[in-house]
This record gives sequence, C-alpha cells and structure tokens, in this order.
Amino acid sequence: MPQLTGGSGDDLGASDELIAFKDEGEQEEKRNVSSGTDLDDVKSSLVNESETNNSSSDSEADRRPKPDPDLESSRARHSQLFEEALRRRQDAGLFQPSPYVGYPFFMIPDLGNFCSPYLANGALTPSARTSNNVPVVQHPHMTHLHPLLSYSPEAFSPQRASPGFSPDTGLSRTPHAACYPVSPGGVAQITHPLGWLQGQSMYPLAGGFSPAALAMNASMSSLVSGSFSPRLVPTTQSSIPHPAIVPTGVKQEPGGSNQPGKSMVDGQQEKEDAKKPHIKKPLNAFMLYMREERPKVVAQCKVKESATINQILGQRWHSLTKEEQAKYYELARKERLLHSKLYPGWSARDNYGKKKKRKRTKSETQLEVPEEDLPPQLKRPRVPPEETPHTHSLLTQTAHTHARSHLTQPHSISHLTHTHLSQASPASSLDSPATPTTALASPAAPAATHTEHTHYSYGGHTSPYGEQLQPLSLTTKPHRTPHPLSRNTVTPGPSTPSSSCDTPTSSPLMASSRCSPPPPPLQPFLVPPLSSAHQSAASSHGALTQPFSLRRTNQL
DNA sequence: AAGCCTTTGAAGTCT
DNA sequence: AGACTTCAAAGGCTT
Repeated sequence: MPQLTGGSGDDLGASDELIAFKDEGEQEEKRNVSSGTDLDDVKSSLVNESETNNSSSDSEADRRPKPDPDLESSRARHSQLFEEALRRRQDAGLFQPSPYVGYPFFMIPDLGNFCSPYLANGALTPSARTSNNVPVVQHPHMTHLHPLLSYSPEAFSPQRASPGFSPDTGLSRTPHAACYPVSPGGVAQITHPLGWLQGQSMYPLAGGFSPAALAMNASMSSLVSGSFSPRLVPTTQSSIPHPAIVPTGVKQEPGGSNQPGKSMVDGQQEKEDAKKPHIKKPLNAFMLYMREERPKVVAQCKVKESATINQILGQRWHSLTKEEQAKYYELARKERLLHSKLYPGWSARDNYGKKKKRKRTKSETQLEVPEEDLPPQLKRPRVPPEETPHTHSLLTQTAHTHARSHLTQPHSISHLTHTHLSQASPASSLDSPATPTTALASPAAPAATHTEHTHYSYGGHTSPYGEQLQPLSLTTKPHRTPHPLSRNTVTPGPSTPSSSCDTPTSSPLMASSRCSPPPPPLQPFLVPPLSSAHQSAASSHGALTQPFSLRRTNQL
C-alpha cells in the first residue's frame, strides 16, 4: 500500500485523527494569532503539509507569523465589544443558544482571510465567555486569520456541550478560517484554504443568523473601518452562503433551541427541523474531487445533469492514480480535522433526518418486489451454498461499494474500465443494444470480466447477475483496495489515464467515446433482479429505492 | 415545489 | 464485527 503523503503513514482513522488533532491543538496553544498571512501561503502550506506528510506542528508554528502587538490589542478590543454585544442580546432575550449561530464572519468582507467551512455552530458558552485567557488558537492551516477575528475563540464555542472539549485544553473553537468562499450578495469571495475550491462558492451561508451572529456582526462592523457594510441577512431573507450550514428560514426562538410549539404536529416539526440550518458533514475525498472536477466536466462535456456528471466523475475517480487520489484523501482528512475542531461535539447523527425525505430502509425496499414474486426469468440464479464463499471481512466495504455501484450504474459497468471491458467482451459491451447484458449478465461474463479491475463481490455471495463471487483477497485483485489515506475506503486499481470526457468508452456514458448524453434507458429485462442483500446494499444510496430495472423502466 | 438521480466516502445505527 | 443507513454536492429531471 503506497504511502501517499510521503512519510508518516498517517492513519486516517477517526480516533487517530482526533488524537492528532488534539496534538495539533496543544501545539496551537503555544501559538498565537497570525496576522494576514497570504492565503496562498496557507494553501501552499497546506499542500506542502500534505505532500511532506504531516510536518510537525512545531514547524508549522515556526512558520507562523508572530503576533502583532497592535493586532493583539485590537483583537482584545474587538473581543470585548463582541462580548458586550452578545450580552446585550442575551439580556434582551434575543439571544438563545443555538447550534447554528456563530458564523457572522462570512458577512464581513474585510475579513476575507477569515473564513471557515464549518464555523462553530454554537454561541457562547458561559465558560467560554469567561475564557478570555484561553490562548488564541488557530488551525494549523489557518495561518492567515484575520486579526480581527482570531481573537475570540470563545465567540465560537459551540453551545452544545462538547464532551471531548475543554476550553482549558486550548482546543480552538475559533473559526479556523477554512476560507470557504462566501458567495452571493457582494460578499467577498473567500477562498478555501485547502485550495480546491478557488473561485467557487463552496458552502452557501444559510440565511438565518442567530442573534449572536447578528451581534457579532454588529460588533464587528462597528470595528471594521472602511466602506463595507456587513451584510446580515435576516433569517427570512435569501440564503447566505455558509460552508457547513444549510439554508434555513427557521426562526430562532428565545431561550433555547428551536422548539416548535407544542401544538405543532410532528410532521410540521420535522419540516421545521429539516429547514434548520445545520452543520454539514465534511466533504469526503470524492466529494472534494467532484467539486474540483465538476466544472471541468461540465465544460468539457457540456453536460449539466449532475447524475450524469457524477457518473463521469465516479469513473474518473477510479482512473486516478493512488497518488492523485491521495491528494483528495488528504484534503478530506484535513477537512474532517478542521470540522472536528470547529464542532467538537458535532456528530453526523445530528444531520440525520435533515434530508427532506429519508431514503427508504432496507426493509422498505425489500417490500418492493419480492424475488419470489418475480417471474422466473427475472429471478436471480441461485448458487449452491457450498459454492458461495463466506463473507470475507475484506469484502465488506468493497462489496458494499460495488454492490452499490454495480447496481446503481445504469449499465452496471461503472467499475469496468474500457480496457477491461474491451478485453472482456469487446463485442458485447453495453454499447450494443443487441447484446446489452452479455458482458455482465451472461454466465460466461464473470470469467471474462474478472480482471484485476473487475470483481463482483457482494459479500462473497453472488452478484446480482448470478455469477459466483470470490473473496477478493483470494481470487482477484480488488478493484479497489483500502486507500492508505482513507479510513475505510478503498481505492481503485491501476490508473487509467483520464482525458477529456474520458470515461471508459464502454461506459454507458462514454459509449460514443465522448461525453454523450446519458445512456438510453435499460430495458427492464436486461438487469437481473436483485437479491435482498443486493438491494439493501444498493438501496443504501437510494439507487434502488425502487428496483433498478423498474426504476430505469420508468424512464422509458 | 419537492424529491429523484448519481457518484464515493465517512460515520452513524442496527443486528 | 459486520451489515446497513444516512448524508455530503450538484443541477437537470420527474412527479
């Protein structure tokens, strides 16, 4: 397994990350606020950090500018003003703890160097408010924090108790100025420090600033000289870009979190909850890659439909070298670190149900069309138990992913490279409507397609197409092996150089070797029915919220 | 207008 | 422990 970052073999395990993060925080305690280091330096330092593999925090600290006394005094002044404003708000009953406050800085163009994808979601905690002595801490990557903003870590302390966090630890709750661009409304574009989103508005700020945020902004605006006027958009107004907070129109009720009236029915409450701004999940490597590459794909392929683009990107992702992917894994790792710093108490669970409509569960999807109810020709061929390998631990994630991928790919060849498919069944690729299922559905296909890039591993069972699946570790080289920079992800095999709209030509998307319109809908009979296991695996992403064949058929 | 589609990865819950 | 579920982005499409 290649060491992608050249050295430390940094494990991306969450726990490890947290440990590393704490270490960083400890290091950061010793640091002081930097003045406006050029953002590019931050980006480059970040990249360098990645490339040089986790250069020590000390060295990072060394690279940081020393605090400017003037800035320090200014910082203290601003901190005081900010706190006063907050207290006024609170005293007026306008302030309420909310997980969604604390990102007013996005509204301050002058603070262009201060930005964060995940500004702390909490308002001031009592302890935090009294923690002026808490060392100003910065994210190691945020060497450029605006002096006006880096003073007040307490201002961004999550309201929610953060089990693992103690103000005394010095862990920063300061918005780490991840510099997620702020978009609309004339607000300055702020570049993400991680550098993959230049020129993009990565996270739209949600409308709906908390009183704390408003107070903060008011306080800050009074301090920031110049002609700009901080744009505070009331909750009822249009969305304000924020990295990690989704738009909302929800009103903040005094005295606590948004508690709907008792008369409010659950459905309404759920809707309200869904509308709440919330801290979003940090983007994973692929998401980061998508963000970066999507515009290119759109430009190259003249395709705007995200589903199509995502398919292309998915294939391109697989064609990346491990080194290329490592870049994104590393960025994602940093993203998670930053996120964990900004929101120590945040959990992905917090966002459960934030989607407007929950995807159906396994049991729900299983209710769709029981296999036994399917016509014989649609039933999945059975494999004798003795021929079915036991589920292998190595298969789990891969199988899951592949089941998902295969089943969600319209033509189920998402992981088959052009070469492989050409070698496997050049005449039977799905390009040919006459033999649309030859490569994948015929019993002979597995052997032909069982290249190092091709495996059908549904937990060591059988693919939806009936072929027996072999444990990856025993038979074929996994199409994707765990990426060293990924916690529980797997990466593609040998790279296939990508070019413009270069997904495999055998791909449904690339049938014409160009970025072509989405493939024609599959004929329903082309895709074998799915076992419940397959369905569940695939349905986890909603791809099979209705049976694949049926879903595609609907488009006919 | 709301949700779907589509991708991979992370992290949560469930069994 | 492993399986399963949800969400993250995005924008055209469908209902």
